[in-house]
Amino acid sequence: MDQYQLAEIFDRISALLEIKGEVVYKRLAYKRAADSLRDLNADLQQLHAENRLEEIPGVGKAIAEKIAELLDTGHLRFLEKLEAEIPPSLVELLSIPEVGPKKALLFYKEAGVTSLAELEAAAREGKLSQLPGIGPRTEARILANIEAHTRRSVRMPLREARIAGERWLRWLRGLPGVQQADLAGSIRRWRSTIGDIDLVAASADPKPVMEAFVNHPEVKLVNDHGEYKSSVLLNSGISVQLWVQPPERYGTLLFHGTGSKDHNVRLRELAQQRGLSLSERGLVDKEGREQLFADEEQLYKAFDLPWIPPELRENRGEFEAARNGRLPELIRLEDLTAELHSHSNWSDGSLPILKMAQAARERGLRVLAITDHSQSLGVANGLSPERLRAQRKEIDAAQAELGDSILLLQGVEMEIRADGMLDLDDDTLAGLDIVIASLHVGLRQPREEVTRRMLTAIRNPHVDLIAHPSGRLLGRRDGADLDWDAVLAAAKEHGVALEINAHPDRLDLDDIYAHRAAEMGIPIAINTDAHSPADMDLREYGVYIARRAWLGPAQVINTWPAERLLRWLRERQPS
DNA sequence: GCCGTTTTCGGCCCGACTGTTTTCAGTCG
Repeated sequence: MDQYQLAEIFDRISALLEIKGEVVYKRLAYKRAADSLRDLNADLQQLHAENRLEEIPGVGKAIAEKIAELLDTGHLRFLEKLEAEIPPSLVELLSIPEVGPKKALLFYKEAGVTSLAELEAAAREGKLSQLPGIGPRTEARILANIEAHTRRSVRMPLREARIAGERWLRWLRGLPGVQQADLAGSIRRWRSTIGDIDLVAASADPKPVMEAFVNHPEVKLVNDHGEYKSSVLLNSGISVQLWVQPPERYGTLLFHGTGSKDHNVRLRELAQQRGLSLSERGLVDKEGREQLFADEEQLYKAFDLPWIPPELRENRGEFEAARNGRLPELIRLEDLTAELHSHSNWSDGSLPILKMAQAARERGLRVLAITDHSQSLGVANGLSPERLRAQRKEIDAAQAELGDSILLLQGVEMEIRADGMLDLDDDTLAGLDIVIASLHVGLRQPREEVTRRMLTAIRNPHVDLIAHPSGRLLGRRDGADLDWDAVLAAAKEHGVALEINAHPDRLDLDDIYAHRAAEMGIPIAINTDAHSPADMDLREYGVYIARRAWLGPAQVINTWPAERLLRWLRERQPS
């Protein structure tokens, strides 16, 4: 059982305790422990063996004992008892907006509801509105929320949300009286999936802005409509939320709207320690005197902190780093000078090699690796050893045409086959400039099996890079159930780079694993997996995932000058 | 349940909005 599985168990305990009506701080303690386990950068088994579990932040005696029990036995009696009391399926009710722990428990106790399907049935039969404190309006809203939830059960991909969000932002900025407006929330933090679109605006007179917002023609349903905050559901099924405050309060508002929640809580705790109270409206002392902030820099400065980039605001140590002057120098788009994973029309790419190279050059890249699929991926017209040898001639010809404006590398994206074998022989691999290995098939295999396949690839001396390691497709397909401890350890041992695939459908490695990998000293690549020139413009998404992983340019091999990159590739070759 | 340059006990983030109420609980971000 690894740290992520443990984190999920403690999240579940937290949700069950919440429904059970335990004092709120007890369930918060379990949630903090879960977050902390997820961010842990140490060997859990070793901590346990050395009796040092309580050194994990948010883990005290009681939770340490539970971690130990789970590590030793794979079970937790405490959880089993809890689940006997509260049906575990009740937790899914909490995913419906407007249904929190109190209502979930009420529906269970008074209407016998134990699952989402039963809640929907009860709402349709009008049973909910007969319960105390629940009226017909609440019942109707719950039903509408369940229907919306089943239509769009997954979070939106970041790119879709950004495109929609930017359109709204342009509209908002065009309204009379709006002096400033920004995308906030998880879009501003570049999370890979987005729940809803959060907007903030500065206006001396919020009311007409709110009126315009809730009356926008795309609005299907108004959920909230207040003076400072409104939220709506669009015809497209997307939720949009808008906060407005006067310009002199815009700094605290933008901070508040950006989150994350845990980050905001930390700053409010810091305020409290100083006898102050922080909200989206400002900073207030005990006598009620207000201090206002028009921008975020000033707000952080009031706490003797440098401005913290939104991508880092996840309460994963950014406050400690900021306090000690140790915030990372984050990578930027212009630092990327190489694309090391791309496809031509030799396999499933759209264009010939020369055209792809010209497109890369136009985008300021200095190195492009052509890495078409290998033979077993028939649907993508994967390359055999013979076709790879033939492709080399075309790459040489393109290089001659391009001169030294951009360096072309011949590589391959080799299948890690479902049977555990690699798709090309070592002699063929030795003839290539760069070898990428990746999983496309057999992603649903059991953990041991799929991990073993991945380790075979990492241990092959010709393999330089693992592309989109988990194989996930956001919102469509979960990644493989890899043993990440083993994968990261092997990548470290063999000096194999791991990719942050920049394609918005993948964003894989995710920021959590990329952060762990980089901390271990594993080289990271940011590639778009371009099948066309337009794909190369998606590099930004990879860069922001890297920023969320606290990466600087030095840790990313695509920023290295060509000579250094070539030396790294050469030195990885077995002599 | 956790935690301590105010504390080993008594705290633990804050305000907006809604619905069902007659002064507030629940939910959300």
